[in-house]
Amino acid sequence: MSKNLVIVESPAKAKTIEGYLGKDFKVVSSYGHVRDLPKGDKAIDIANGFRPTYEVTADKKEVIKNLRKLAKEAETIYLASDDDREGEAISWHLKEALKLKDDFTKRIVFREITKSAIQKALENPRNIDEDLVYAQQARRILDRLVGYELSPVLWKKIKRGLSAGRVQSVAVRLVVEREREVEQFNVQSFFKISAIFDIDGKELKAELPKRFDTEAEAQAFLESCKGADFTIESLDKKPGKRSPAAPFTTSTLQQEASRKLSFSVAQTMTVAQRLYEAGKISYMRTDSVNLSDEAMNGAKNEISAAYGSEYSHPRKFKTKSQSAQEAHEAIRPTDFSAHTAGKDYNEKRLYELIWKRTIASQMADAELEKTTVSIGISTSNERLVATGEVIVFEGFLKVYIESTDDEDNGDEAKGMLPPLSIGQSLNLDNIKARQGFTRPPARYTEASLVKKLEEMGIGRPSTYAPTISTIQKREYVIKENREGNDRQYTELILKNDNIESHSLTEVTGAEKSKLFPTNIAMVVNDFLVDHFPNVIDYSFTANVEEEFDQIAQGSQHWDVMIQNFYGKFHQTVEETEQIDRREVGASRELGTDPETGKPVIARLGKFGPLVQIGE
DNA sequence: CAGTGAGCGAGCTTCCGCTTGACTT
Repeated sequence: MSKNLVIVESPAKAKTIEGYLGKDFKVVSSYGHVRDLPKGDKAIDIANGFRPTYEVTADKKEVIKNLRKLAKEAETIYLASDDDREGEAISWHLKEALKLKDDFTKRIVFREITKSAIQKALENPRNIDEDLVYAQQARRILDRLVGYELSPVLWKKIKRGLSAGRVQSVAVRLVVEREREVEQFNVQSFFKISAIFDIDGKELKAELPKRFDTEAEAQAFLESCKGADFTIESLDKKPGKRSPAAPFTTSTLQQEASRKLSFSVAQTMTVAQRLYEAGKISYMRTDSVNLSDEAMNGAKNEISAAYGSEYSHPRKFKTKSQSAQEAHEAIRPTDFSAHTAGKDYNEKRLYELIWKRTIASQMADAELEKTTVSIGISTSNERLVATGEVIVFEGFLKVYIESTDDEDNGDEAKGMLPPLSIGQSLNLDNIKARQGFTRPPARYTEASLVKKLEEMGIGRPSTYAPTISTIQKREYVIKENREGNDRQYTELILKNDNIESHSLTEVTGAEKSKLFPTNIAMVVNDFLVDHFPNVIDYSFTANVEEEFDQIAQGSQHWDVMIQNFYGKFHQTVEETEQIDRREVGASRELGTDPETGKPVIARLGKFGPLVQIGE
């Protein structure tokens, strides 16, 4: 019989911690939240200060039964759920559901799963922070009120089965508005000049920093270069450096796995979960970029052993996110000496990504030498510019290069320049003026939408993947590939004092695994923007988060905060009753019925699209 | 008389955040 019972949220964590503690401790898991508001409308007593009724969730009945039995046998119970708002609420719900007595119940917190951190936590127990629990309650009740009052409005006025909520509706709004930006984008053509010089058989590529708006201007520039002398006017060498990115959080892992491994966000989480359960990586739902001292040491030792100590550079990263709660470490390998881990191909690839990213974050900067060459044109005041980049010391680039969202490779890999000197006269091979086109903002991928949501402080690491699934399941958004269209462009080439014009073809607008809004998403979004601009506002979450913080600090009552929001919100919900559902959404006249002469109208009915004759 | 369709009523849909594992495809 163990004297002490420790309850954490995750079973894998429980197993690890039990290994750190002696046989006087039994460590078990609650499997996350154990109680929640029931589904019906009895969950919140709106008339009585929004008093909530909680129930043990169906899938947690068995868990609570077991925990109750273990709690009875223990002398002291340590509630060790995560050190954040939700974790505090879990501890409180456990205390209530297990009917734990204050005298035997202690609340402990730690933000890394290391022996020293756990022991320190056990030496510094505290009580449950009631204000923090109230803040969570406010969050939960607000989400329920918004979701369960808004969704039925959509059923009545648009279509059954639809949903709306603080997080998902903003996600849909982003996709809808981006699509409209793309549709309305005004494509502009321009001409970009690049020159190639022959330096003793080696190529030197230079570009004109300015672009021409018209073919005539580009043509005129090329004309002016006929017979010109090209001379190096200046050579500017500057040292530069690049620093590694921070270790992975949930959202950055999802982004990199999407770009480098083509994983969906859900797939990334499933594979990471398996690595976590196998003890290969730390917890995968986190917003923290922090590494424990123990991890930093492990990385340092591994880097020194594998690459040499000059490659080691321990660093602590700070989160840029306002909304981060940082209850865990960053996502990292548990054992840095394991360069590979995982049972199948995908696990191995994801682990390798995590290993490299974490190791790189603790490595030295890469040192570069950047050279800028300015090339004068005897017949013009314009100057061509060539740039080169030489890596003097690889540093972290030895193991990891972060990718970017830009599909446009932009400037090609800058390499080493051939030996050059000031005053040197250059031998022109050709100058090209290539027509280019401005591009609309990129449509979202699953991962870039997650990134955007995180930047706006909307959603949490545990909900990013489910949110992305929900908006697809509701058919607000579809992920798909689209084929591009052919587009003509013009290229002018000056070679041997002769200008040739070519008309060429490129593919434009091709999309791969991008998020597109459906018609229903447009209708729902416009309806919500029209009638509930406050709730669907991009800063709504940030605003209510500020109030949750005040509740957590004890400077605001949770029920007052909810009342302030709900009064006006509920009134708006009632006002929508008056709206004629035919006014909402995309009804369209198709023509007139030849028999009756009545108009034929396509519109959205309760069960989907329909066509009707007459009003 | 069989089949169609209007009209009615009952029951259902839905949120976010914390965890896995039990399901099906």
